Amino acid sequence: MVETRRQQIETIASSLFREQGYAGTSVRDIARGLDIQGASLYAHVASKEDVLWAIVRRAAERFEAEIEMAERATAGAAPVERLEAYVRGHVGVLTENVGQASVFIREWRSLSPDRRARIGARRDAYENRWRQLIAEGSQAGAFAPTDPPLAAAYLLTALNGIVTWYRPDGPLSARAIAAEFVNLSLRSLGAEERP
Amino acid sequence: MVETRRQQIETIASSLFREQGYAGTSVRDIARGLDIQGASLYAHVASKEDVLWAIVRRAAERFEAEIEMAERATAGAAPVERLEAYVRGHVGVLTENVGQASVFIREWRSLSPDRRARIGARRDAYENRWRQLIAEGSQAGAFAPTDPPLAAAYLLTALNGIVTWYRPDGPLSARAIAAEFVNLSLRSLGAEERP
DNA sequence: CCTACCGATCGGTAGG
DNA sequence: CCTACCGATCGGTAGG
Repeated sequence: MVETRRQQIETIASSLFREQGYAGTSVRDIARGLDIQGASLYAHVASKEDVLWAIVRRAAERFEAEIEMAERATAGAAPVERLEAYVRGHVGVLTENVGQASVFIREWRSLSPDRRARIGARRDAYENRWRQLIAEGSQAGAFAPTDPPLAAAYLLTALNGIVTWYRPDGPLSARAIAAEFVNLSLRSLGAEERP
Repeated sequence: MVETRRQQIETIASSLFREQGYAGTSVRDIARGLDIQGASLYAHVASKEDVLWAIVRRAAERFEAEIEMAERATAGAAPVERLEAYVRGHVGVLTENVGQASVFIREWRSLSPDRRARIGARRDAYENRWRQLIAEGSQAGAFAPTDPPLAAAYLLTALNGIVTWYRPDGPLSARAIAAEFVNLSLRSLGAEERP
């Protein structure tokens, strides 16, 4: 697959931001990864923050698309199955593009106030869907009684931790990780093991 | 309690590093919090990194002391009780000094290579104790069968997530958070609810 | 703890 | 995409 220059920039910036943070990465660091001069980067992007913004937006879109798919695929199903779909989708987004996902999770605070607010609202909406599902499952008796906001925070950060250690060429496949994390997630909510 | 100037520096730096990251915080930012000139900070510290190093070391000591206490308090007890002590200790360190704990968890990568390696070894040793306990509990049948390294990573990042949203003056007390997170943790490992 | 200052690097622009 | 350059800020030092 041919990557446009713009895509290359975002890919390299993602991994640099993941490793060194946004503030710890200079425009020249990014340019070096493309074998061009620092100032030449501005032929392709308007600012350093625009690169961060593009990465964060793309990641947000992927999380949202994935949870929409999970919703549609398990509409009317039992809470346990719906949660499994949520977890698989979330872990899938995490592992398919760790750099991008990691930046979304950890570096969105570096955005300008208005952009930070906009992405914050989308993050809240996403997390609310998890709270909602947990609340429903809890009320239906499929999950143990729990505080939905707290349980959602617990669950999502547990999953998000994957970005701190996951490597695509590591010993554990994304499938194996997803399988184990589905079990851990279901148990966390007191759901019975799947058959 | 009277804080020495040095302690004030670490306290202010902790909260700034937590909010803006180490790279995103300047020496002048820290000095401003003390109402002194940027250069005057160097009457108290050798370098910016020394401040980070001091914070990280102190946090590491607290986590280590707390798990030692948990070990002693529950020596010979059932895995469920031991895990509960681990979780309470960990959450206690997190909430008692969120700034310091947050910097320990999220900013240790900004240390120089040798210091990063040293703190990395201590983090590994700490995580190993969790793995060990999970493995023992799993073998004894007190916990559901699981991959101890993966389960430990899941659990610890779930707990660590607390530093991203906890505020001492927030609506949830540290006690209440600890209680709920103990439940979530025990359930995550498939332990039966405590009576 | 201050003033005065240092070289290096930062994000970014002008003009090709 | 390059060269040449900008003002601002960075971590840090000298000398009081």
